[in-house]
Amino acid sequence: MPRTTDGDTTPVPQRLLAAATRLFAEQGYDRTSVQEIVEAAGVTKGALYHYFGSKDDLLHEVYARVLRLQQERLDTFAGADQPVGERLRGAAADVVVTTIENLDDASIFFRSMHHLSPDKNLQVRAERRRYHERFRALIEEGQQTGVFTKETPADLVVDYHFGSIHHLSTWYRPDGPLSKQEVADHLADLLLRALRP
Amino acid sequence: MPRTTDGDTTPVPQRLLAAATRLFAEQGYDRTSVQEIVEAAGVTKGALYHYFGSKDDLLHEVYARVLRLQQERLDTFAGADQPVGERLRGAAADVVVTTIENLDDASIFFRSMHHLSPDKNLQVRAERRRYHERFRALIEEGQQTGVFTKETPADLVVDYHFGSIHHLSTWYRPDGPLSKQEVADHLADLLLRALRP
DNA sequence: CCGCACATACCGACTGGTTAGTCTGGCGTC
DNA sequence: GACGCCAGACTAACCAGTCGGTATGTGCGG
Repeated sequence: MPRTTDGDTTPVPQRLLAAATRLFAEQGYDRTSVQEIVEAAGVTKGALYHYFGSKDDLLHEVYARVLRLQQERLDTFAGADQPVGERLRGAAADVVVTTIENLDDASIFFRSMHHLSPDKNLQVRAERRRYHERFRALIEEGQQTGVFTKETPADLVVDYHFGSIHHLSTWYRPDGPLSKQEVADHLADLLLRALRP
Repeated sequence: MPRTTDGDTTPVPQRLLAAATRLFAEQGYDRTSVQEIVEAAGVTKGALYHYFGSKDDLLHEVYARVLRLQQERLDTFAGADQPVGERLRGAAADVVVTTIENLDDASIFFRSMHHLSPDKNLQVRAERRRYHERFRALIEEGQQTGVFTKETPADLVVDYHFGSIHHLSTWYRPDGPLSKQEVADHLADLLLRALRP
């Protein structure tokens, strides 16, 4: 077994990732020094550069985790055996809930994209596009079957909805009047109402 | 007359602000050095620190300009002599157009807030809140007169709409298939349809 | 209408501090 | 004794902001 520092027995790479996620969300990528991260994780630079190639790598890992999670959940909802309206509502509400449950990840995602190295940025964008297209397909299906209005291009509707989701981290307060489920239902309602023919 | 550098006769402070805006939007606040800014503006550090107190000051100026402009335009639309539905549609579409016309400002706005010093951050937030409240008042007016549905809290509707606007800079491409006016009309439509009773 | 004092606008070398990433070495386990 | 795991001092680069200095313009007393 690798040496355990202090009482914390969770593996060092995960501790580093967790510390980095929190600090990046609180202060931003550039304002967070590698020194701060390793101190928060209770290790030293040697450990960090043993597991990760660079500070940039750490950021990329955060993105990869979020993307994997969201893609999986969307697949579940999109593939369900329900009318398209219900599938879209389910997916739209679920992405709100999981975003709120990982607000740190979300705020990093939308504030720090441009800090990724060009190739990693491209990779993330491609992954992201796949996600959007999946979501868009749901809307187009509804439009073609006449359940949703065709007045607005599906592309635009997707960007409209995800814009607001990306900004949840700016205004959602866990101690506010609305629970995450309530917010999710409201936002899904807004989307569905906007799509009514 | 103050010394003019090269052929550019626009005042130095404005040149600095323009250069800073572009660079902040392209690379982010932290990734942009003061040296880069002054080089892009064709002056030196002495000039920058003659007109601005700090790098932070420069960022604050960008915010102040945007806020002033948006507040003025909203006031115009909100105070028009029209039914509330038309006033809201006008305001909602206009903010999209002006945001697209100043995409650099917009991307700085939503990405670099946390780089402002705490007191300036507070100031900007307060100003921003006033703007949101103004917008919310329009929606509430429509809800009370029965033109809009009351199903979703007005607060949430405002955040929903502005979330998508803040993210225009991530997906809107001037060379894309839709003109800024078309995008604005579509987004205003989405909002109005979502508010239909 | 001259000349002196003062102000405004800017230059650019310099400083003190911070940072990402490297490297050597040592500890523990198989 | 080899190898994975990690410590921590070190380095080279960079950066915001400072400061003494210079050039141009402006007001005023004589």
